[in-house]
Amino acid sequence: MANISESIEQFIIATMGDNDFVDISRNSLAEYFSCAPSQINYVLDTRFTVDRGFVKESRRGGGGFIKISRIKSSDTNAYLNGLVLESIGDELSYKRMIQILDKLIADGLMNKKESELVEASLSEDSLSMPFTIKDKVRAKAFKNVLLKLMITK
Amino acid sequence: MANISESIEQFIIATMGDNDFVDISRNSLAEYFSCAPSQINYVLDTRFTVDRGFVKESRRGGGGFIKISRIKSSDTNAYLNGLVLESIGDELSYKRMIQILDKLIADGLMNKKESELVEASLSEDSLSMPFTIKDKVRAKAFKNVLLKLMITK
DNA sequence: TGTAATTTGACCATCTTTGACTAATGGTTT
DNA sequence: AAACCATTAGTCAAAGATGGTCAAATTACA
Repeated sequence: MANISESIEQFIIATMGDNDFVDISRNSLAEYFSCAPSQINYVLDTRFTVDRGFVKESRRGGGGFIKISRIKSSDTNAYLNGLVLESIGDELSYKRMIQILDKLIADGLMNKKESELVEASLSEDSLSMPFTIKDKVRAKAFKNVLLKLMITK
Repeated sequence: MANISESIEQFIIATMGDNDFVDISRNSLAEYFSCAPSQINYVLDTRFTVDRGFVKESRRGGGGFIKISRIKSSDTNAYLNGLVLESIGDELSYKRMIQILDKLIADGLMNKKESELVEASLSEDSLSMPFTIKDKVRAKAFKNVLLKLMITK
C-alpha cells in the first residue's frame, strides 16, 4: 500500500464498515491524509464507482458533505441483464471487465477463484489474437459468462 | 556470477526466500544494481518464466510494483503442468476442453460452477472470430486458466 | 569468428499527486 | 430581498512516478 490513494480507499471502506453508506468531508479527509482535496475526488472517481457498487451524492457550501452508498442489487438477474444489455456494448476492455468482476464479487455473485478463472480466460494474454478484435471477442464472451451466472446461481 | 543479470536473479530469489511471492520495485532494483531499469525486465523475462515456475503481475504509476509468485511444486501442479505442456498443444477444440474440464472436476480441482464459467468464456459462441484461430486462442487462454489454478490457493 | 546472451537507452503507457480555477450553498449584512 | 462572504465540493490539466517495449550496441562463449 505504497500510495496514498489506496490508503484513503481503505480508510473509507473501513469507516463504512457494515453500513450501507458513509458521510465524509472532503477537506477534513484531505487534511487527515495531508493531500490535495482533489485527490479525494480522484479516489472517489477511480475506486468508488458504480461498477464497483457505489453511488455518491454531495453538497457544497457550509455543512457540505460527500455521501457514499453501497448499491444493493436485490434483483440479481435484472442487474445482470442490465450489465449485459447496457453497460457492456460491442466491446469490453480488460480493465473494464476487471471492474465488473470486482463488483460481482462484492455482490456475492462470484467468489475470488471464479473471478480469477474468468479473468485468466479473457486476459489480454489469453486473447492474443493477431487482430484488434480482442475487445469485441471479450465483450461477447463475457456476456456469456454473465448469462451463465443467471442460470447457475 | 560474471554478469549482472545473474546477480539480479540471485538477489530476487534470495529476497523471496521461503515466501511464495515477492514484491519488487523496478527502479529501485535497477538503481541498486546500477543498471538500466529495462534490464530488470530482461531478467524477469528470461529467468522468472512460467517454465521455471514463476508468474508475474505488475502495476505502473505511483506505488507501482512487480509481484513475482512462485508456482508451488506439488503433485497437483505437476499434473496441471503436464496438461499445459503436453496434452494441450497449440490448439484446443471446444470438445477437448470440455473433456479436460470434466476431468478437473472429477479430480476435485474445480467445481461445476467454476467449470461452467470457463466454458462460457471459451465456448464456440464466445470465441466468435473469423476462421480457424479459435482453437489457437482457446489453447492459449485455457493454459492461462490452468496456470491460475496452480497459484490460486 | 559467428551466434547467442546481455546491456543500454530512447520512447511509450499507465497511475498518482498537485494546484489553479470554478461552482454551489448557507449564513450575514445592508 | 439583495449583496456579500465564508465554506465546501468539482473539474481539469500538468507534473511526477512507475513499469513496458523494442532495437541497437556490446560482450561472452562455443
